[in-house]
Amino acid sequence: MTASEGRRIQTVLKAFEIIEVLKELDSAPIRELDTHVDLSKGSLHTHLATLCESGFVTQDGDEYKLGLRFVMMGEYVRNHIPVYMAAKDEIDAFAEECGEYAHLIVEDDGHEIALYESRGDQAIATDYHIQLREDPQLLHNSSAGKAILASLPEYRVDEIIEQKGLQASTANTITDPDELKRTLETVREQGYAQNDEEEMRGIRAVGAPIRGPDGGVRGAVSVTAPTSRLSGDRFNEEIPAMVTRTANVIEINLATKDFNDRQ
Amino acid sequence: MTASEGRRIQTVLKAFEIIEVLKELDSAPIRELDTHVDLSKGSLHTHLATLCESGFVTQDGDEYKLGLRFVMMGEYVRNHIPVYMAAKDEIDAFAEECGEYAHLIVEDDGHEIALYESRGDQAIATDYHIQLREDPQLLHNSSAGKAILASLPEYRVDEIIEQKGLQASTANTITDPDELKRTLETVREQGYAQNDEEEMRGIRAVGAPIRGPDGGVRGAVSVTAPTSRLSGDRFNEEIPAMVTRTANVIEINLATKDFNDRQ
DNA sequence: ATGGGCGTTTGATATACCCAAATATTAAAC
DNA sequence: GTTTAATATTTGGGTATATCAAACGCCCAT
Repeated sequence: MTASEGRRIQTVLKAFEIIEVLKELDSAPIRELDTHVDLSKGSLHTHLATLCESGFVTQDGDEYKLGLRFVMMGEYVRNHIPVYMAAKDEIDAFAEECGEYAHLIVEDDGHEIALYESRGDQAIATDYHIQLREDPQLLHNSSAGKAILASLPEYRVDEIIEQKGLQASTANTITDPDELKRTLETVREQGYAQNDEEEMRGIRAVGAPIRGPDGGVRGAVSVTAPTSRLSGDRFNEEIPAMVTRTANVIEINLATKDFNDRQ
Repeated sequence: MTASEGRRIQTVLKAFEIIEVLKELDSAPIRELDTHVDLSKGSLHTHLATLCESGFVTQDGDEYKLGLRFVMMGEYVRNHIPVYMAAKDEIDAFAEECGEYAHLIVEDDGHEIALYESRGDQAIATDYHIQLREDPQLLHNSSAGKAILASLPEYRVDEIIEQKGLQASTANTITDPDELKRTLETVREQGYAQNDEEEMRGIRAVGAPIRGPDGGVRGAVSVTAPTSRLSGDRFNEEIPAMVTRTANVIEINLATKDFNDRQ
């Protein structure tokens, strides 16, 4: 299962490497890319011409940067994920109801990916939210991630722990496999997961899993807010009830939409 | 300027061709891709292994489909476009105020691309909106597109007309270059553009250009609604005033944020 | 004017992509 | 449980082509 065997297309990997470098640098002329990629200036130019023609890169003067094609492709991919279509409106309603950030999270290769985000009127934008949307994070230190892990078969959890590790983000992060598994057991009993400043200091969260008609987990909903606004009954009763209710509504949407899609 | 000269990396183009086919088919096993791409089954397999390893494609049983990496990349690209960051919240507020769909549109190679969309509570989802987000449309038959065209130097307008043509979408679509140019003149005088069922029957829209600190156009805001809800004074006075006001606020954000970004 | 820096083009060569065939794997049929 | 068919995956060898290095041309600064 660990994709590592077999051949790869070197040239395509090179192209993706250029894309990755362009992502790191935001924007760069050829002479700068030349110092980051092991390719001659001439070859780089041919690569960039190819990427530009395909719309994945755009040229602005002599600066190259990632193109809008990625936005379109991303939108396309997202619109074809059933759980996104089923969850979008509910997440909006939920964020408005509780006034905080609400997220739709899905798992991909042991990482968590923010598929959608809605901001309640009390929520304040932080770099944390941007980072969440742009880079895959690990599952063990977020409420949504733990909600997903708790719904995955045990062998998958072991696989993920072994492959990705349990890196600490704050002093509260769970880094011991056994402790994590005990926590996941609690999550299964409660039906929701909490994150008490385990990913970022001063930030708490509550998340609940979204299951498909077949019982398999499709993602998770979560609310994120400063600890000052997420404590006491609100952290332990009120918000957990709202999160699980929202997750349940999404599950119903998913079941009925699933039915419709088969036409 | 018409990128066509010079060499291209054939192998990378092949990889993008596979991605495009995967987009058309939604999801397909190798045997099906084999009938759509001029490549042997074996080579296809190596290509797909490469794409999977990079996260742009995921394998689900023996079906391949586009991967979540596109979502992350799209989000990244979008978050690094100044006009998006300057407009997002304003579009949300605007959609809520008028109750209809509000869009942020930018131009890319003569096409219009929906960078952001916000839905007011009266707005009803249609396939039109999904299509708008997933596929680049032409500029001449939408309000935002005409607002952008009206703000572009004339030689660019001529270029775009020549390259892309003025394809008719409905009976109301402007297909005559001279008529289009007269309309653009009106748009410049008014400061906003209207779309009277020119893109889709039963749908009207109003759009206004967003200009950067240097005077160049960075995109456009638009509202889209059924003709029944967009007529009379609302179509000719009320909404145009709101759209241009929103565009102006975004322009101010853009100017100040631009200043901040330079640190 | 002139020089240097940098993007772009070009020709030759070796790399690695591609095809075809062989092997492994899966699923179904009897 | 065995056989068969259909498909995925691997492998080796020929050849297209991605790569490099060098030359060209452009723009700006001095």
